[in-house]
Amino acid sequence: MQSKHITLNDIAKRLNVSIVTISKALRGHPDISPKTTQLVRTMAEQLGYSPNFMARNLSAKKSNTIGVVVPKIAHHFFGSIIEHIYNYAFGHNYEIILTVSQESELRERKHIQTLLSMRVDGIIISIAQETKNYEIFNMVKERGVPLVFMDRTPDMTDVNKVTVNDRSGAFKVIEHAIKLGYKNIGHFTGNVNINIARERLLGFRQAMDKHGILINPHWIMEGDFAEKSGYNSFMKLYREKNLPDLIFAVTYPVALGIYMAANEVGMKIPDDIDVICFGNAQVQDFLSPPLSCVDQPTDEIAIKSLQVLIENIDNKESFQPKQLIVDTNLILRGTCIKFNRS
Amino acid sequence: MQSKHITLNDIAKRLNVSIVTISKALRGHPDISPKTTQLVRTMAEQLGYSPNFMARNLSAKKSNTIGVVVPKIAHHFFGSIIEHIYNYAFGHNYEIILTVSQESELRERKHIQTLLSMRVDGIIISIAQETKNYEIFNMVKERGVPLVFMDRTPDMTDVNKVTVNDRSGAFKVIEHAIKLGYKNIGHFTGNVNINIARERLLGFRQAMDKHGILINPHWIMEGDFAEKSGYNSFMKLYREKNLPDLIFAVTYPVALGIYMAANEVGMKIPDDIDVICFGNAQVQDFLSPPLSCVDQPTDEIAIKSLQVLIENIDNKESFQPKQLIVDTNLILRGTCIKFNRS
DNA sequence: TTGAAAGCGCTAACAG
DNA sequence: CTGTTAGCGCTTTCAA
Repeated sequence: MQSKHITLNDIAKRLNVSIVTISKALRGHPDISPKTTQLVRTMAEQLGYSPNFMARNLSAKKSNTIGVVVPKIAHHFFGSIIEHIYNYAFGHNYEIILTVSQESELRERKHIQTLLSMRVDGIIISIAQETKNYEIFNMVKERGVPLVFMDRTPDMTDVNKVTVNDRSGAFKVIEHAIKLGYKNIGHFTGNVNINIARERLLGFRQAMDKHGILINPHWIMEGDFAEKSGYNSFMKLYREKNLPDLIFAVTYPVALGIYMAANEVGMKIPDDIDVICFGNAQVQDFLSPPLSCVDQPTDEIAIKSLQVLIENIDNKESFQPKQLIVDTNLILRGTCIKFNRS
Repeated sequence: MQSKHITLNDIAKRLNVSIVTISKALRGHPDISPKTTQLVRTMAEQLGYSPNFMARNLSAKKSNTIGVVVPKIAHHFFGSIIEHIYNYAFGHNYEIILTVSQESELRERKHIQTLLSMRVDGIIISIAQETKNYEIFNMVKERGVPLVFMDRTPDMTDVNKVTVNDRSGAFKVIEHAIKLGYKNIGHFTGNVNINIARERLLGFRQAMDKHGILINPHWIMEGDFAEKSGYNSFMKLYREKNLPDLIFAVTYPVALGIYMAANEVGMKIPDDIDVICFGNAQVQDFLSPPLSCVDQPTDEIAIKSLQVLIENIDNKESFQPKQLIVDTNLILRGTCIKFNRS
């Protein structure tokens, strides 16, 4: 059985009018009389007509489609952002083509190629951990396809960026901890190839410096953004009998890894070791103890990214690249709320 | 600045050959001499040619694109499934167009329309809680577009379905609990409009019946699949001072709601009240106590759905609808592992 | 081995 | 108000 899609022509024949009339009527063009329009519409409805997107876009030169590239999807942060993107786009008559790089530079590049092939009107991307080569992004720019970098951005100027104020977020946490009385603070950072890791580390340093606390370099553990990284870093320090009083984790999964490790070696959070992290997820409320964190407003990130992109799309000639920064807030739950060490 | 995409024509002009030659060369058609092919390819590369997907599909009548409709995305179960779908599709040269219904029947219908408009080669769908009207699905069938229902399926015959063995999964949990010594078992079910809720309830009943335990109808709480539902149901029973010893939650979020409520009223899990749920999420390991559950293999669900769909696409004439059922396994962690009531 | 012609389904420009 | 013509970028005959 071949797929049998109804075309304008099918409707036209039934009604004994031209294809153009149908096309116009369906799009509510003022050329067509209300009566004809009505007639056409009911017939289209009856036949179950669905416009051929490919054909339409081929002639219209606009796809009303936005491409999105994210590194991961089954993670609260991105999952939530994506959900907001879909919602906003839906309300603004854009379709979303979502692609997932799985943190691979190669896939990322392929996906961008695909999106260009699909002639999306614009692209929102959060780059993979691996990504070091920015050539492809320049290529997109040269093609004249508007691009917005979201959260994870490359070191490029003259591009649209929507980022979280990672530095000040990290600064806020650490300053809060210091005021509580913490001095021995460690930081499990991520892949420093990525701006967010660098920025959070910087915020950490600044807060420590400001309050004249020396940073113990052994407590700055490099890793990535996943559970395992937190687990491993913790275990390493534990084996060396060299744990700080408080660990600031670069992401929520890293903090989970710490929970797991601490649990395994029988250390109690927050009494034996305290933890706080960057990144919020609903489930943190249900951990024991509930995990405090720096909240990144995913809705704002999503919506701002889309707004900038659409603005850029609607206004290609005169548009100037924008760099937006959204603020974080500290959410205190059951960790990092009291300094209770001897 | 207009988007300036390179076309076959651009390459043709540079090389002083016809468009057709370019088209064939790029696709490795045997018509073209290796020399020309090579020439064309390097030029295409150099110019940064990216084939116009719309144009290609318009003539080719196949889009190599699969549409997916899910109710939610920022939830572990669907997030994980989607990730697997993307991975598998990527390896099989299909693009995925993902849409999210947000549990709304209206959106679901609109998304399906859009996917049809995009002339996707096939659709995988997990229906929304609300969805009662199946007309649209028949429409898809009539259009000759292969369709696979995944996990949340409608009551239709002669369609492709890939589901979890919800009934046996629920049965397994309850039987396990009974063997532990539990008798006072409640079930927080979901929207019974949805097959998975009905099936899990059925499994629950069957296990109870088999072991001759009377079911207390007050302990069967209807709700939906979200945190709040679990919270509310718990609170209701708590206020009535009518809690069972063990609650079997229809989903993992519902169980989270129970955790929250129990916490709030100062009841300890698993000692004062025990919980187990359907659905696994990595984070359950980190709860206190770690939440036991029935694991649904998301990878298998995703891959099987895609396999059935692709088979159906490749084989429209002779294809017979398939109903696949994947099995669950019980994962025991810190709940429902011991009966400790007086 | 190459290319000319026709057409996929639709829209935009122009004419009647 | 309605229709004719041309073309979007590509692929598929079919002829040279």
